[in-house]
Amino acid sequence: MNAGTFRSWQSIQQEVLRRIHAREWEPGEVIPNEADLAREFGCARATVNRALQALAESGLLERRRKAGTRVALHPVSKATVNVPVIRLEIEERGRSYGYERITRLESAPAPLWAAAAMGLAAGTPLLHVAALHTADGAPFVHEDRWINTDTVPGAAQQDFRDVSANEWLLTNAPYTHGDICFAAMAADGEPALRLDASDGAPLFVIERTTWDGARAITAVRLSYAPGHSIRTTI
Amino acid sequence: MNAGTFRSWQSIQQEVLRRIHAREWEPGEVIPNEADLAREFGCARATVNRALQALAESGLLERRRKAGTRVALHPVSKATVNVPVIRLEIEERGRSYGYERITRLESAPAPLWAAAAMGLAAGTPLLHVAALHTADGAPFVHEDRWINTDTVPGAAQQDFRDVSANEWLLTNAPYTHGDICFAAMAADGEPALRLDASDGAPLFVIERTTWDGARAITAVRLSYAPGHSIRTTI
DNA sequence: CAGTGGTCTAGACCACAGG
DNA sequence: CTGTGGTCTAGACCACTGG
Repeated sequence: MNAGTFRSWQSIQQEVLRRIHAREWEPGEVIPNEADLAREFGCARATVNRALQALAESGLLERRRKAGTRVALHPVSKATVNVPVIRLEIEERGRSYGYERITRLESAPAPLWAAAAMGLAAGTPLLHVAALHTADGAPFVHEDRWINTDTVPGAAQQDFRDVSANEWLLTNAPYTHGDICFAAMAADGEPALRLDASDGAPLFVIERTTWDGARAITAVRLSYAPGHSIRTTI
Repeated sequence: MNAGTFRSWQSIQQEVLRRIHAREWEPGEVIPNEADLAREFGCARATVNRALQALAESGLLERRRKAGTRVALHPVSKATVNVPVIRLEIEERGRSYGYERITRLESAPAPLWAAAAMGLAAGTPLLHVAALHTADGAPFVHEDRWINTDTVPGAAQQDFRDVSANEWLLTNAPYTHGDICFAAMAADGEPALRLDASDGAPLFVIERTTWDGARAITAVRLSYAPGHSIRTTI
């Protein structure tokens, strides 16, 4: 009866969503297999497959060979947080971007958090760059960065005075994978000073480490100005 | 020459990654079109398409009809944060889960943040539930939840004494979409008390609103115990 | 063992947007 | 207008895993 009504994988996805939401297919229940759905919808199995794979990726369906496809009992919402270059993050909000390098040390002993994140011994000498990114002149985020020049020799030639390490590394040191950590920390020391935050004020902090295979490229702690939040949809 | 070497879309994805990483295809550069790559790799175009679409979704490639596929100049790292049911979040860490309902009010005026998130007037009467989730007996996260019983009538019958609103709603009030916000806030009032956090301590906070179409289901503020962080990979 | 999803193929048509 | 990606199809084989 539905034959011909659902032609694109998106429309099939919509219909599946409708059935889940209308409780025609209940949480935990096995839904018909791909071949049956394809027949019902009057389309090829590959089209159904595309729709169901997308829903499985979003966590709403769970699929296993032979066991079939079931509606997830506890749909894990997967929030995708975009972490762009800071300059673009600011410009996309229609604010004017500013950058100021604070310090650059050719070789400084890595602090515990950076060393641990990069899998190095604490105190390993690394290239260190501290900088402040501003939006409409106001402090936006403080960048505390540690770079492994063994992995990225080119970084030693950069002074990061005009182009931030954030931006330079992203286009010049492609990474294979990375770790990222979101946390809340009390404002303290130089970041607090630069961000005009009173000592102990809660700051939103992102720590990120990127790798080229098994070799760490860089570790960075981004301390955002008070009140900053990250929004997305699920 | 490569014909026959790359047969699965994953292996093609790997090869494309290798070329990007090895700078054979530089940032901003247009790469060969799908038909050419399919010929080079000795596979069907659909297989190449699958590999390139996956890479585009991850932000490493940018694709436009007619314009072709290019290596992203500023690869936006997309971190996917899984937000599971709190009970599972704790149990997956191998810790024992505990739950305690603190208060339940049939009808309380919505605070500003909740009302704004749900698109209602401040002070709109809503069902309010406050609860504490514990891990190995220690406070883990404080749940401050506001439920729109117009949208979810069934919630009015629940006392949320044994099953948390978090869990009950996820399986009983499927949502079409939601907003989520990560922030850092100073510990204050009841959450601070329940979490054994000193006043003003930085807390990691997640605010989430879920919708059934245009109707708000619930808004929740999750205040995590001091030191909590969210980790993922990119 | 057999049913289910995962994937590949060869070919086709279409939608979009660059030139 | 034309090249490029986006998608659909019908059929096939395979990989995994539940029973």
